[in-house]
Amino acid sequence: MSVQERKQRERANRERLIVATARELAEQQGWDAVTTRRLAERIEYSQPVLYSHFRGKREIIGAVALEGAAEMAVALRAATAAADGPRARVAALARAYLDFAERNPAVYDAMFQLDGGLAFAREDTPEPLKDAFSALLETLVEVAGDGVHPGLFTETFWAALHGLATLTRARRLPPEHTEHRIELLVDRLAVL
Amino acid sequence: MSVQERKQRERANRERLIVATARELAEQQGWDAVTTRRLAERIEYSQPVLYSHFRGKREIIGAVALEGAAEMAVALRAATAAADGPRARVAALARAYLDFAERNPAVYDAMFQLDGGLAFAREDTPEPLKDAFSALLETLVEVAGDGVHPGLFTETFWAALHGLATLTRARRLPPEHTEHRIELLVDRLAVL
DNA sequence: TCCCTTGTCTAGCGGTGCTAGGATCCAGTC
DNA sequence: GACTGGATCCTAGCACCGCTAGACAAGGGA
Repeated sequence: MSVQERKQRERANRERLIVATARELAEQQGWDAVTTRRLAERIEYSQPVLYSHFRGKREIIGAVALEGAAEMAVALRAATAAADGPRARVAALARAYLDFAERNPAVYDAMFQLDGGLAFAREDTPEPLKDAFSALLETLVEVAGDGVHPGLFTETFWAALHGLATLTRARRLPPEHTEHRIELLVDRLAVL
Repeated sequence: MSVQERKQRERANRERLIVATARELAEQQGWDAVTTRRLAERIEYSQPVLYSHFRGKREIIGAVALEGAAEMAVALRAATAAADGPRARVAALARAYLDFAERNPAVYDAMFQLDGGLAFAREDTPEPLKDAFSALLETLVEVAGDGVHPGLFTETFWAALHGLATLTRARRLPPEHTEHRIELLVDRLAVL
């Protein structure tokens, strides 16, 4: 029995290594550089080993996305907990969100741009994704305004943040006035 | 001279054919299906011919993006021209934008998600891109509110629309309440 | 000690973007 | 009208991609 357990442990470790290495490589050189060959080389195993853990590259991206969602939820809650008053909380939330996207572009892409084979906004949505959405909702529910469905408000606010994050990083928006755009968004969208 | 002119004309025609075919193929089967081999086959030329018109696949995407930007500008102006009053104009603008994104997903991707090698928000930004932004600005300038820079307001509003468009299509947002989200965005962001 | 499962690797398939180099065609010249 | 040189296009191939079949070795259980 102990032998089996050890093997399982080692397998789980290797799986974590794969995900961590894929993430690292993606952050360093972009997801295009995350090829199965390079990834295999970095973890010092042959290519087919990857396929004994994941169905394919898509699932690896999905695993990175889940890891990122959990981290984002923590980051958002930490930021809002340190702020006083609804206005400050929403602003802190927005900044924390965009900060996360900027600091972890590859993880952010895995979560919201790439196909990681994950189901969103459904019954069978993985827990970390639901929880990240909850982290947004918890703060936004108090500024949604009367008669506005909190979930719908959260979706809309989130979409606005997502637009800022992606357009800025794709160089469609100049990076200079990000802070002003955040202020505008918070002041207009949130009912205080 | 006439022979040269005819050749130039034929060359220009072929270039248009390449762009149109790439766009068609992308809308039918997604950009992943737009390979240089398939594209070459469809235009009934060999692969290298593509490279005598464009530096590579990236430039073809860029060409599709420019074509799309011009069409979007027309669509946005047509929608706002038919609406009475600032509120109706902004709502029509938002709907027209999202409608364009939904009807032309591949073109939309070429414009705002993929790398088409185009420069945005700069001096040397191609005219169609500047003009599409102008089409947004023309309507939004009247609802930016006092003391708010119209360009900055347009960028923020655009980002919100972009977020809705991309998250909905990437199945991160359920498609049901799109109209409600638009209403919310217009009512809150625009100063009437 | 032998067997058989489990785990891993080598090698290879069909695909990708892109390009070197040779063949062909045709306008302009004698 | 024959010749020639340049423009034009294609065949073939490079290095890479995601993914997998099948050979092989290692090691626990009988």
